[in-house]
Amino acid sequence: MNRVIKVLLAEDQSMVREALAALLGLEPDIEVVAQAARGDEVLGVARAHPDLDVALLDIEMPGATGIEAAAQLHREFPALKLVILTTFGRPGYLRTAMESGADAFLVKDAPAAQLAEAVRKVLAGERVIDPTLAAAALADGANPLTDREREVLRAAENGATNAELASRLHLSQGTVRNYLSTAIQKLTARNRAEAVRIAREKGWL
Amino acid sequence: MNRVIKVLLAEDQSMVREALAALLGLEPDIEVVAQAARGDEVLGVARAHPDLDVALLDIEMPGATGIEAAAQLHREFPALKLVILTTFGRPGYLRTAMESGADAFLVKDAPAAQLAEAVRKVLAGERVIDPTLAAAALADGANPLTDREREVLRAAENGATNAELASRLHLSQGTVRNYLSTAIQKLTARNRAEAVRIAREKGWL
DNA sequence: TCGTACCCATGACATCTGTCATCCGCGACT
DNA sequence: AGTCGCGGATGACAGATGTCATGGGTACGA
Repeated sequence: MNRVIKVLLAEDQSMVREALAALLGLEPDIEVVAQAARGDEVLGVARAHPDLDVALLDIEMPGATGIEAAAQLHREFPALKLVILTTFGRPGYLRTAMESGADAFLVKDAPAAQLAEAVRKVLAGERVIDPTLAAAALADGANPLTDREREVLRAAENGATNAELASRLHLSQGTVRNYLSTAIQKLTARNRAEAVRIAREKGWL
Repeated sequence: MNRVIKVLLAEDQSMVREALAALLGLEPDIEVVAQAARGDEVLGVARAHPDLDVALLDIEMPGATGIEAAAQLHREFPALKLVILTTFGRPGYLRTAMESGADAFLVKDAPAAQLAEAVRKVLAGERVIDPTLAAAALADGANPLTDREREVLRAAENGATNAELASRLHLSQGTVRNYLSTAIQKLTARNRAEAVRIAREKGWL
C-alpha cells in the first residue's frame, strides 16, 4: 500500500509557511512532518527526520537561500526529492536551482493545486518546471558575470560609494570601477544602479 | 446564534492566497467568500459581495496597493473591517494604512494563528497592531519628503539618468538634481541610490 | 499683508562615475 | 614555451552627479 508522503517545508514567513502547511494538510496522501524558517536550519531539520520524501524550499530565506539548502540536501540525501518554491521567476534562479539538484521549480504565482501535484510528480521521478520560465532561462543564456563582478555588484546594491566598495572588498578604487564598468556593459545598463536591477531581475546575483 | 464571519482575501500570489484561504477555512467561524488577485479588482469584488464582514488586504499587489484598496473600501463601505497583511513591516506603511482606515496591520512573519485572531478582534471593534512596529513608526516620525521629492525618488529607482528623469517629469535637469539633493540630505544618504533604499525601507515611497 | 513653505529654475563648482589604454602576475591549457 | 583568461592595478579623461547660492512664482495661514 502507498504510505503518506512526508514533506519538509522551508519558508521564512511563518504565516505563509503555516498556510502552505495547512494547504498540504488538506491532501490525504501528504503530510508536512518538518518545518524550517531559515536556510541554514534546513540541513539540521532534515537530519532529524530520516524518513523524508520531499523537501519544499523557498529561495528567499535568511541564513542561506533555498538553492544553497537544496545543494546541501542533495549531497547528503541524494534520494530526497527537492522542490524549489519562490516568489520571483528569475531565470537565473531556475538554472542554478536545477544545477543544485532540484527536481521541481514553482513560482508562488501558480495555482495552489500545482503544489501538491508537483510533490507527487517529483516522487514519481518527474521534473516539474514552468515551460514559460524554462524558455526564458534558455533565452537569457548563462550568467555572463564573473565572480568578482557579481561580488562588486552585490556590494554596490545599497548605494555604497566607490571608496567604500574598495575598502570593503580590499581592492583599489580603480579596480572597483573597472568591474562595475564591465558589468554595466555586459548587462547593457547605463549605470551601476541599473546594472544591479537587471542582474537582480535575472537572478544573477 | 453567531453567524460565520465572511472574509474577502486580496493577495496577488495565488499560491499564497489559496494557502491563506485554506488556513482560514480551518476555522469554523470564518469563511473566505471572495478573493482578489489585484489591487484594482478589490472594490469590484467587494461590491459583488454585500455581506462581507472583513477584508484582508496584501499591500504589494499589481494595479493598486492594498492601502489604496483599503481607502476605497473605507469610503464606500465604512462598516467593513480592514486588515492589512504585508511582507514588510515598513513603519511608513503602517502610518498610511491606519490613515486609510485600516483596523489591523499584520506582517507575514507573525505566527499564522494571529491571522484568524485578528479577524475576530477587528470584528469585535478592536485594533490590532504589532507593538514593535507601532513603536518604530512613532520613532521614525512622519514622512519628511515632499510630493515632488517622492516622485523624483520613485522615478530614479531603477537607475534612470538625470536627463531621463527631467524629461519624464517635465522638469529641468537642475531641478531634478535639487530634489534629489534635498531628499538625500533629509534621509542622510550619500547618493540617490542609498536615498531610494532608505525611503523604500521606511515605506515612504 | 507678511512670512513661510513649496515648486521651479539657473549657473558654478567639486567630486564621483564610467570608460579606455595599458600594465603585471598567475594558472590553465596546447 | 607560449598564450589565453582572469584578477588586480594605474592614470587620464569626459560626463554625470551632488551641493550651494540665488532667483523667481504661487498658495496658504497668521
